[in-house]
Amino acid sequence: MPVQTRSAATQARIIRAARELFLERNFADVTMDQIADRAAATKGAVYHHYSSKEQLYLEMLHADFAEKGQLFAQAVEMEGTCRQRLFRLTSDYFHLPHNERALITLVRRDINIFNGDEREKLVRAYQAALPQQVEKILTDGMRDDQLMPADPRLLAWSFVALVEVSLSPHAGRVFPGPEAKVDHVLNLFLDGASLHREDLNHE
Amino acid sequence: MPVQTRSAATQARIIRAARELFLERNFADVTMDQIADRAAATKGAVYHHYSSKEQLYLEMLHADFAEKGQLFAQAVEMEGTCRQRLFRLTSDYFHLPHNERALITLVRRDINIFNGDEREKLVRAYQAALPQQVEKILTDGMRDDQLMPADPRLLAWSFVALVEVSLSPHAGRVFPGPEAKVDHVLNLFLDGASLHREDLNHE
DNA sequence: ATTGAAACCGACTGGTCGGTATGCTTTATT
DNA sequence: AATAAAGCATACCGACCAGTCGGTTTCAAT
Repeated sequence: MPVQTRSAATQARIIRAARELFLERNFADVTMDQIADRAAATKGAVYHHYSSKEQLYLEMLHADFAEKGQLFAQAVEMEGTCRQRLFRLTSDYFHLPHNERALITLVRRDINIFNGDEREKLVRAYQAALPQQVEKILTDGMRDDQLMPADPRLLAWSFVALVEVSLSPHAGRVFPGPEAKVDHVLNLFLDGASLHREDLNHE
Repeated sequence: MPVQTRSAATQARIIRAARELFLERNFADVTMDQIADRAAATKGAVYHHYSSKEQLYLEMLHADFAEKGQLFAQAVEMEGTCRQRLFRLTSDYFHLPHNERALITLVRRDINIFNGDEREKLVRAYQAALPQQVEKILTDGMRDDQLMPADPRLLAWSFVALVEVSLSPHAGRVFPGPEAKVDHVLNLFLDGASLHREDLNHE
């Protein structure tokens, strides 16, 4: 096996191990030895590729954000109504394998480990990957009179928050599949929870 | 100063210090020495009252949940429509001082430090303090045909999630005061973000 | 075959921090 | 005044873990 691809394979194993472990536990509760073990490598190898635990964690997240950002961008670039584009984005998200889906939610949990510069970079990358993409769709929706005028950033965060609620195990029990989840989130976000007059007419 | 009140005062200082610090940083990044320092006490005093760091943290949270639960219960017991009762609950919440408001959100961040028994107890206490109270209001709302039929627990979590979004600094900048925040959350949750036909008629 | 550089290994270190041992101080009781 | 007991202070211990460092292995290039 040539050096280059061996090195790349090791890095991939390390990143994969780090993903798994940081999803299971806090940043502080994961040790570099554990990561090395699960990656079938040694601490020496890990430190050869990543200069510190922090850097490994950041690199892992940034890589994931870039990947997810590209996925979601497809929904943003799509033609259609606000609802259709949000549907596409959310649907793409819910169809990801579980651990890929959960990774992007780690920012909220672990953001306070970092200070200053790295912290801001991380937040910016996260926002570019998800909330800002939602925001773009929402801004278009307001321009085209499909949405009520409101602060688009706040609305985007609200939407993301609703999506995250649907990641809970309880939501998994309530809904038969990803499609039902997407429908629920979109209906709640766009039309609200209250029973309106026209809802009654349909019955 | 009698022993009893002196002891109680020390415990109060310790809990207050713990609140502040655990809000600022992770569980792991707060040390018992820091807590003791900020409480103007020593580690010996802290360990005299609390048998471990974990127990101190849990005790702090449980005390807070009990307190908040009582506050929110007033809104639940109130007469009125679903909207009015949610308004009252949310309004009470937003009128709390900032650090009291944020405490209840720590569960999400730090829940994964604990295992098994303590973890479940913590989750149950949190849910009893906030989501279940919301759920009660929502269940009544569905019974009285004010809300669309849906899973009440999931809907309660969704509501809480929307409230938490409104705690962000950005939301603080967008809205002039707590009342505007409450209105925004209620409108979004009950009526959704989309522009309906009857919304246009009002203009 | 030799060389050099990158990849990798694993024992070790230095610092940190939760928890403890021990003793002094304050208050309540008799 | 004596005694007990709770409150509190200080020094210390031991486990744990991020990061280091001298080495060995792998592999491409000459």
